Amino acid sequence: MEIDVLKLENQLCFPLYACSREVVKKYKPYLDEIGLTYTQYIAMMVLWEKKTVNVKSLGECLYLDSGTLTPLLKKLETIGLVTRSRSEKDERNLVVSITEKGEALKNQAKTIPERMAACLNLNTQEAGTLYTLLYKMLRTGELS
Amino acid sequence: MEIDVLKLENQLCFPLYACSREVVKKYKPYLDEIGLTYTQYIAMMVLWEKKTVNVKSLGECLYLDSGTLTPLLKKLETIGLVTRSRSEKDERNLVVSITEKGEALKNQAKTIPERMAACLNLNTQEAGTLYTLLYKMLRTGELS
DNA sequence: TATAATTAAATTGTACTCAATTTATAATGG
DNA sequence: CCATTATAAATTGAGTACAATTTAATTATA
Repeated sequence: MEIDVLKLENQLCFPLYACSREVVKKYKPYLDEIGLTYTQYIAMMVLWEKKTVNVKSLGECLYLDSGTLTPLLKKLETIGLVTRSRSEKDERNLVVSITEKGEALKNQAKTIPERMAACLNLNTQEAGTLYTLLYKMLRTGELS
Repeated sequence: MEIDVLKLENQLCFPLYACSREVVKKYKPYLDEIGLTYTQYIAMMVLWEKKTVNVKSLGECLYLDSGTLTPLLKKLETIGLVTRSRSEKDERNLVVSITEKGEALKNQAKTIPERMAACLNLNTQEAGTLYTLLYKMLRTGELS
């Protein structure tokens, strides 16, 4: 009796894919409070940390390309959270910088991680194991 | 010196989200061989197993709703892998059934899981741990 | 130094993803 | 039986994702 390698429950990728979407969905009520989508939120995280970043670097941080980031950053600019301008040193680079309003949003966002963690129902050790395994996959992915 | 809870590297959700997309991207060359997208592929997995399923059940299996599944199933019907028809017992239900061509595709797909696993660079034990943790998150998600 | 090659964003087109609404059908209670 | 309620898909609209191409600017090289 051979196991069916094409059964959904025998896949590792599927719970990864489903879990990722379910967790992003869980963020929605919290992110609605500050008017961001999940992708906009993680882009803001990079900007809260770095203040200024070009599209390429941001894409490397988030594993996203300009096709996703260009419209997203235009939206964040419209909302007033970032500014977008070409680098003077190299006009090919678009420099994204956080505004005061963008900085201020961090205060409203700071309770989100804790409230989200409370939803996940993994203990600290399990969360740590998951974190380590996911980053191992991500990093080895970069090699191939 | 307090840790910054809004730093990208301190999030658990982010590697989950990034990893999921990276793994789906890794499938692409294999799925191109059989002409499916990743979402179409996991929908076909359910059909390879169940032969027939309505949209609601399929959505529960895949954690997707009709907004995603309706156009996807129409596409699979166009390709000739499934048929779509209303249930005679309850016209609200749309019954999706696999065709012979859909069944035949399973033979071409059966080498994919093994080739994918070789890309992931997790050993059996790590993969098992990851699988267990992800399903734990998915299941507890259903409670809340 | 022209030209070729490279690089960074933007654009284009296809396909999800999901919240919210609409439409059609079925079940239920008065 | 009829109005209400519930359920299942489909539709709509906003926002990703990403491959592939295009545009513009820079760098490398013949």
